[in-house]
Amino acid sequence: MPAENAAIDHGANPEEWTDKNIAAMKRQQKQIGLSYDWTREIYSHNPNYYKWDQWFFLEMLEKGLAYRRESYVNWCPECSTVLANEQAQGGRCWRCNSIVEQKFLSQWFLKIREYAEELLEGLNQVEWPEKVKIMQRNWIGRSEGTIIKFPIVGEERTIDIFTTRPDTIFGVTYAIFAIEHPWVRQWVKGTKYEKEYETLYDEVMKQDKYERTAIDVEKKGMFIGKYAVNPLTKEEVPIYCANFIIFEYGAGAVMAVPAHDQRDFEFAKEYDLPIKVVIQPYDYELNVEKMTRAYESDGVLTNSGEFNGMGNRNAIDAITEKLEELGMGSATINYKLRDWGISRQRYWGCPIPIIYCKECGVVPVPYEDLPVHLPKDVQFTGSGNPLHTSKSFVNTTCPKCKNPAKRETDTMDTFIDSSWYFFAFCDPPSMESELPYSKEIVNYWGNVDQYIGGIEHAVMHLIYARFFTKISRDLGLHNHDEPFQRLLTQGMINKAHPYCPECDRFAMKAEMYDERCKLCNTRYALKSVKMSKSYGNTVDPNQIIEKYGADAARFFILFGASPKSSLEWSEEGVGFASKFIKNTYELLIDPPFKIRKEETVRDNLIQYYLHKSIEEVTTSLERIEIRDAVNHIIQFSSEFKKYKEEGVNKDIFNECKEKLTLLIHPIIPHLTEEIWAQFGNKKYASLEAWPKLNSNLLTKENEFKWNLMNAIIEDIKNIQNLLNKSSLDEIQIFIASEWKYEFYKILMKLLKETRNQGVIMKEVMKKPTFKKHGKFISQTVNDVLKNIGKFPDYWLGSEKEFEFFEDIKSILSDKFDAKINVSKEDDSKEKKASNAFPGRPSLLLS
RNA sequence: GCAGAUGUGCCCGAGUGGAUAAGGGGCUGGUCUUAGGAGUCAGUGCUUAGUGCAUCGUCGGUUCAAAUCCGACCAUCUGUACCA
Repeated sequence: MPAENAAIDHGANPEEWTDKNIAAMKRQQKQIGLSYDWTREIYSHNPNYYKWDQWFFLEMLEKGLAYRRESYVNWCPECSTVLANEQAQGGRCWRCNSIVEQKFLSQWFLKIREYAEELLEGLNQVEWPEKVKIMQRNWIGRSEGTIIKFPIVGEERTIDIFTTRPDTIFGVTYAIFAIEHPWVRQWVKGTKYEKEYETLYDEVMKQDKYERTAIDVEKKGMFIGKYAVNPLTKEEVPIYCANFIIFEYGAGAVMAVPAHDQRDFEFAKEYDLPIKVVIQPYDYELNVEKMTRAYESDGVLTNSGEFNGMGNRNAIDAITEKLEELGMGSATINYKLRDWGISRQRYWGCPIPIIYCKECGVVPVPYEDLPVHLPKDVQFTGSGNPLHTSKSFVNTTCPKCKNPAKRETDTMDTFIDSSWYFFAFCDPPSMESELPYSKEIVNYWGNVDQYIGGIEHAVMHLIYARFFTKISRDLGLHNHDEPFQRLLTQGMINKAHPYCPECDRFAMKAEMYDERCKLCNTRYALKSVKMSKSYGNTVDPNQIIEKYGADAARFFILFGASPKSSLEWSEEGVGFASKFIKNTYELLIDPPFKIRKEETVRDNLIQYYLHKSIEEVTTSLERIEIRDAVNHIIQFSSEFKKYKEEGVNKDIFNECKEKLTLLIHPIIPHLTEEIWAQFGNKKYASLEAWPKLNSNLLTKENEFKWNLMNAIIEDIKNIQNLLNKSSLDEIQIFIASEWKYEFYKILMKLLKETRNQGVIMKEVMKKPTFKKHGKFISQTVNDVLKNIGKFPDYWLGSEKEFEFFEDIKSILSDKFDAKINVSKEDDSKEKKASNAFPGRPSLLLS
């Protein structure tokens, strides 16, 4: 539709417009380094593709899965054109501001309902987010109920109403038809009700479809002079029509039980209709006069003839059986899912291969005449379907009787194109072949292992594609039951956009730079809304690519994006992307100042952190948590930089820089290829194996040491800050006394058995050497119990902790430019020293 | 209306029972520089020799312990069948 709008608005040729946009997007995707296999590129507007849309349609027509019936569309009387829902925001036409009406047109439908049960069942075979499965289940909306036939007084036919509450059938006091139900118009024609009906009809047809069913919208209806017969009581009940019944749901009519349905109750009060209680609650008695709302819960049947005294749950089955005996109803399953209307009164799409002949009626185009080409000689006037303006297209001959005939001018919903494209990618379609794609190839590649799409597709596209997969399987095209095995629904990208609070609508693309709403002249406010072509609030990454380069744009998008959650677009931080890339280049290419031969604890630690980062980046990428992966890379880069400045061991430094290069390669591919070549590699980085994880390095000891070093640095910084000292002379580190380690060990062991402070104290104090430390111990036990998780169940011994600090002495002294003195608590007379604890030495700064 | 989701510091955002609420941006300051930029170090709720307190939309509950679990409410976003 954007292509067609461009044609109407700027006289562009939709085909050129589309090709131009594809070319631009393709260039951009290549620039940013997306690795698509372009040999498999397909275009849905290429006749070799849409030929197969038409083929699918004919196959479905043959199998009775495609049919034609009347359905309504949004209609602008001024432009005499069909409007999409989004072009009819607030019930007004987006071009001319006229009030949008509902108009009935004969349209083509696909029987997706035939597959409702399988579509429901198939959800158990796929690994999809639970929320999407829930949305699809609700969309399909399976409900078990009963069809009840209500004869119409004075007519042969019956209205077959679906209800989940046949137990309330004795309480039916009227019936309601959808106002647009074709029978209603027939009935009122030429009667005293006709005028009132037409007025109401016009009014309702201007209401939004879902606005009509909203609970707080005024319920409007009228008696239409007809009666229906309750098949069990033989009572005649009046038939009303009303705005809150929708023709397309169920039979387009309902039986009304005001005593036990809130909506029916309100309507009955409004129009003064009788209310009949047929279910009595277990613990009190309903009184019709005093009821202020419907009783919708369970109870015992009353006023229900032979079913009196029965619990209403059991009565559901009993009454259904009775109706079956009488031939007046049956148990059934109803789905909210509606058949898929595929007709679009637009030019830019795939023509529906149908010919209308005066003699032969509706005639499908023979397979050998496919494709029906979309003609080029059309005019875009903005009024009606442009296809009508192509005489060469519309006028044809009937394939059966060869007399002049007319072509169907509706085109197909573009969701058809996207319902099988994933199979077309496996084997790109061609004009010559017998079938849309080869079974062997699609069976080999399919189904799609991992599908990624916006959450806005959760129901429509993702159900249509599943439906098509089942259809094409049944046509013998492949063996897959489901198109997409795993699904990731990315969040929407939202952006603030002009919004008129008065009309409750967003500015369309053409008005987005206006200050005031063109309908009511209210000043636009800003409100967040998803990015979309029709609003024109999309972002063109070109500007970013041009200013910062393709790698920076890619990095920025990947770091900013958290695929599963939605995102408010902002370009803040794009500068960081380019800075980071520049710094990374220097980090990897510039040689270190100081190279050591010997291997120190510092080298071990950075190696530990490297492998920990490999692990984290790898798992994050596997889970498609790209932002987390980038984050871990940034964190490692920053640690690696510190390491490099402190002086390095050559081998370990080289390991780090090579593995880091490969880790960022997917994020900034172009630059890392350059770096990789500068390292002297002959092979592309993209062809290298992913860095291997050495899990032997990921020990608890290494983790503990890594954290300990960082904690000590943090602590020293904190204290230095508090002291407000710009420089330090000496840092004294005191390691806790031997007995504290022993105590900690006992305490941790006890904690696994009990959390009772008394018991713990008693146990601990059994050791005589602890007696003199009683106060410290009882305080510590209290602390630990208050916050158990704060204390690790891993610790070094007193000696090892001492050695560790001796080892990192030089790092600390370089970092703080101070003398470092490591000693044991027992060997010091400083008061501070006694604060030392296993894993947390005390510090004295001067 | 119905259905699905979300709400974390100035901003983006990680975090589903215990670790200082990760990381980044922005802002402020130090340092380097003739200057700017870039780099770098630090600060960015209150308090404080490394502690303690407060805080994760709001209110209430469960728990030794809650951003995390439960309940209610509020706000925002998406879909609602012709935008794709």
